[in-house]
Amino acid sequence: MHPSLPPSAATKTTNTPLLSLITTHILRLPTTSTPLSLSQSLKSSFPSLPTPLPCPLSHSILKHLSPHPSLALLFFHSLFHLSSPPPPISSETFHLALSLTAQVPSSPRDVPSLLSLGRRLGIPFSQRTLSTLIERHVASGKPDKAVRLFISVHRFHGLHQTLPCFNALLDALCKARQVEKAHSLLRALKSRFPPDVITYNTIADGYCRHKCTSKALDLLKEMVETGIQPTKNTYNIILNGFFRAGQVRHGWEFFLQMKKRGKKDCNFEPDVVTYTTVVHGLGLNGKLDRAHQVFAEMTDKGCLPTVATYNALIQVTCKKGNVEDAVKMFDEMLIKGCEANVVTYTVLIKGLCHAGKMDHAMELFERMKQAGPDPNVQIYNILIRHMLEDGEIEKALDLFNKMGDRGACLPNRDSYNIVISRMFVRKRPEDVLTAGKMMKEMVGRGYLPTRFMFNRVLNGLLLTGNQTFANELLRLQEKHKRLRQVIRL
DNA sequence: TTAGGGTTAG
Repeated sequence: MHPSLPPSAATKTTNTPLLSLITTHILRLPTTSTPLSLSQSLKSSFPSLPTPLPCPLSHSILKHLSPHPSLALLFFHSLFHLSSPPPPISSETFHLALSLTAQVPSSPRDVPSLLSLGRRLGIPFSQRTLSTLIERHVASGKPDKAVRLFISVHRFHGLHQTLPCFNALLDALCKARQVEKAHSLLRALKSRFPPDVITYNTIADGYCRHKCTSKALDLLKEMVETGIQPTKNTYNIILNGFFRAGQVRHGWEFFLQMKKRGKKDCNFEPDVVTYTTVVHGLGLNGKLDRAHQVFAEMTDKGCLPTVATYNALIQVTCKKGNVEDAVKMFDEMLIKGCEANVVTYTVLIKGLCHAGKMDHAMELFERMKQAGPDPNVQIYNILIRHMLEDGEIEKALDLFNKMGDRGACLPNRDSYNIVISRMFVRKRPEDVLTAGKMMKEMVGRGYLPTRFMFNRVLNGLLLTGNQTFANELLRLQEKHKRLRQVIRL
């Protein structure tokens, strides 16, 4: 049995009915499913499912499930049980699966076995494979592994490193707050990979994210001395660096200079990214009026705001001004034909919740479900958190339970933490039981609670006479090796 | 399939 589609889902163009039905089905499977059992369950629930599954459909399903890597991979591996011979797997789908595999370190189907599967599928180890692995290694806190892979990739995979790939490695390191490591790597490998403007911009941006604008400026100087001309990106990176570091005056003067010199040299001419940076930077630093002036100025000059510009303005208005004004801007952007995206809804819903206007936030949420982008897990988390803070526990639990209903929006680790930690404020035995059930579910889905949270739930269950359930959680703890490691830390 | 602006978070 599978759930029927709510009518609103059918009106969305992004969700084809089959895609929505299949992802919903997968999201509701028991956490003990295997690739084989998943394929059998799909076959029996969808007897008319085309076999082999068409490439674009399997890719869309995988992409939809990607916020839940374990489940997504379960689906990917089930493809090999669904039909014989196995379905065609595109390079794109393969690399998505590879990226997901690298996100689930405890996955028994780890990266090397996926790489050999790739070879069997005729997908060679390419620059893309290298970038995917580098990005995932760095994102999962293993920067040294990424560097080692880059250095030894020719020896082990017969692939020559290119400057774009070197730049991608540096970028991944910078985004993972390893800018110093990136900079020393650049110094060490300078002769092998002569840096270009992108290399310098990447590291400069890394320093700016760290609020080290002076180091970014030093790098800019070094770059010019080496004979590499800065681009517009370079200036926008530095400009953003000033605002991020709270150097509003420097940022403002830099912006004025860009406008002045831009009359002669178009490399300095502010573009929509420049204006968005200034609007956001001024607003966050409490200069809301000036942010609005700059916004007006850009339109006067014929520079059209994008959805990011409106998002910046809406966010700073929510944070430093009046939510009602932010709502007006939201309406204005829609009238001007600029489509709101998931970021727009996130900042505005958050702003409304923060101002205590829960009803209005829910209205916007409903509107989003009907006519906007699919709500993501962060939006659910914001709404649930505020409902719980308002003491609307039943409402919050109701929304939480609806999360898996349509499309891939299962609760993530944050969602569980938000709800479980609030199950102790009313001091009701049934709340403790709910917390226990949620913790069981979260562990089954591959999210590890902190030791503090685990013990809190365990003690709660013991104190309310749920000895059996407490024992079950302890057995679960034994079963999950990684969970055990975390809890004993 | 290399770099810049907008989100999630107390």
